Amino acid sequence: MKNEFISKWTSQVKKGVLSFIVLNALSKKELYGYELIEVVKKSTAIEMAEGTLYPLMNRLKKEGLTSSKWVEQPSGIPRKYYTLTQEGKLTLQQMRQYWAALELSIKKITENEI
Amino acid sequence: MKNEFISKWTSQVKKGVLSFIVLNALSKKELYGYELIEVVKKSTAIEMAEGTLYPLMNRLKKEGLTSSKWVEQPSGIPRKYYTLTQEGKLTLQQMRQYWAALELSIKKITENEI
DNA sequence: ACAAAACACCTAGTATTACAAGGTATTAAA
DNA sequence: TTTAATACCTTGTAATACTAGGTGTTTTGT
Repeated sequence: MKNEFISKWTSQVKKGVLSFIVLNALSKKELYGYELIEVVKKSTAIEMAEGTLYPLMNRLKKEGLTSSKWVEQPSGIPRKYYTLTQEGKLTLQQMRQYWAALELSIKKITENEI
Repeated sequence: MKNEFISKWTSQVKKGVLSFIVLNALSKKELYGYELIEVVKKSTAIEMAEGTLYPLMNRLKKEGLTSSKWVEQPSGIPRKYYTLTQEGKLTLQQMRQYWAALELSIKKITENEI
């Protein structure tokens, strides 16, 4: 199988979607980076590479949508936990509105035919 | 208003989504470029710039998902009509499957909280 | 005891694509 | 007669997912 076009396409679809997914995940509880990848993989069947996540988390923080704190572990490497800021929550609400409209649009244009 | 982050985000979300929308539109009937912009604007409330559409149509054709033909007009500039190829139809079906899964994933991760 | 896998963070470089801002040319409306 | 609408196009820029690397610790398997 493995349609070359499709795999490029799914990668493009993820642009933007991943930040939406991450913010949604963080709206439920604070998470650290590595954990986020696991959560996304398990609850959405979407693969997110580490090389995607960490730069993304830096952007979200720089934009003021999240804040982070280091948490030492009794054993092992310290974890960097992320939380939604107030601005992050507001932005997430706007994103959800846009997404709902987009879903509807695509539902409409998808119906019938092929 | 005008959240800077949101407008950048919506632009990113469109990457990939626009090709999906265009292929869906073409699955109903053949259309020419300028018409596609109108159709998308009217039926989905999604803005697509000309500078986005024409390069996109070239990519889709190069990938073998569409074919095109020039149609002279009784008056005015000739129109370039696009049609889905067989491969285009197959690819579109795969895209629809992926999209359905994505919708579900996001629905799941969106539910509750903020 | 030792190797491999899993955990947990990170960066640099590449490919892709939406968009802004331009361009050409024709026809209809003001 | 000048503006808007129709219809095609291109160039350059910004943003982001991914590949492929890197560091170091802890747990699991043999």
